[in-house]
Amino acid sequence: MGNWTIEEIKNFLIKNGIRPSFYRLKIYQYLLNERTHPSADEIFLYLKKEIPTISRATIYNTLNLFLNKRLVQLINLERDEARYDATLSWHAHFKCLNCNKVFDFHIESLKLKGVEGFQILEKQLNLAGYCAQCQKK
Amino acid sequence: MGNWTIEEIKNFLIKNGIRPSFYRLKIYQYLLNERTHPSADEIFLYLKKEIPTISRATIYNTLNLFLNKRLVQLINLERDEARYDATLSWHAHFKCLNCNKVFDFHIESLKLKGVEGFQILEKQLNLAGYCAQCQKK
DNA sequence: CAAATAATTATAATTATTATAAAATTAAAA
DNA sequence: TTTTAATTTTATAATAATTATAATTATTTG
Ligand SMILES: [Mn+2]
Ligand SMILES: [Mn+2]
Ligand SMILES: [Zn+2]
Ligand SMILES: [Zn+2]
Repeated sequence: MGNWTIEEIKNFLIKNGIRPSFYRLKIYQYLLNERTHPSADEIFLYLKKEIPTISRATIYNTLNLFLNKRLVQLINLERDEARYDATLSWHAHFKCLNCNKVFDFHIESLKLKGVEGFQILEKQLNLAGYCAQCQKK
Repeated sequence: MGNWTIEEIKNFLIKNGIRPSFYRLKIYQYLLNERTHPSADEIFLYLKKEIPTISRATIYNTLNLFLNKRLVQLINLERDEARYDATLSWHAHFKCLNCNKVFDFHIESLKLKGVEGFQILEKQLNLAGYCAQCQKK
């Protein structure tokens, strides 16, 4: 249920200095429309259904390109695989240890001590536990 | 310059249901005394100097044992390797992208929205950027 | 169109971590 | 103490995410 048309995504990529190849459009569209914070492999398996010839290397190449151009952010929720988020705003991620879904939380405020002199370029707040649904069991 | 004696560490492990083998003592002592948030490999290479017969598997086994018994916390700062911290309190970690050192920050306050109904069991706040030293270049 | 450039693929390489089974050590029983 | 059982450690292989490489395909440019 994306609100972006393919044409809009195309222009957006061009505006960010990325040539809008078919695969890049597809991958960015998936990140925009399915807001599930997918891993590289989830994207690969999803696109494979439509485009059986697609290669994992393309997914990794494209995600790294998007990261460098700051179109997506990397989420370090799990040790075994990276997740990606097309929402760039500063928000927290919660992973349910039962259903494995990833939820977004809005951060109202955060106060740190001792950061004077440090140049903070990246921030990530990662949480884990059990979501409301999974607790009813 | 640890303030814990080997005897104290021994008793601490026993109190936590861990048999205080030589290697376990050494590994926990390293985590306590060198507060550098080491990776498994850093611990391995350090102990190897003293005990050349030590195996990487022992390091991983022991760290996982410590994690299960909640003696250390895992820090997910980097995608390529896990770091470990014998300080269990809730605090943030900052990694300098230049010198690669990891710094602790005290968290004065944090307010999240929309967490009602969620059971939060784990929290991690990870930062990256340039430390004060490295900025003077 | 032809040449140059860029994107994609298939495949191999890398590397942190886990699994497995044998050997060594320690604890418990006799 | 000797024997036996349980635990720990080691060496090695397996796993799996990611990156590197080189060949192929597609696109752009003159
Ligand atoms: Mn998100
Ligand atoms: Mn710390
Ligand atoms: Zn859940
Ligand atoms: Zn630094």
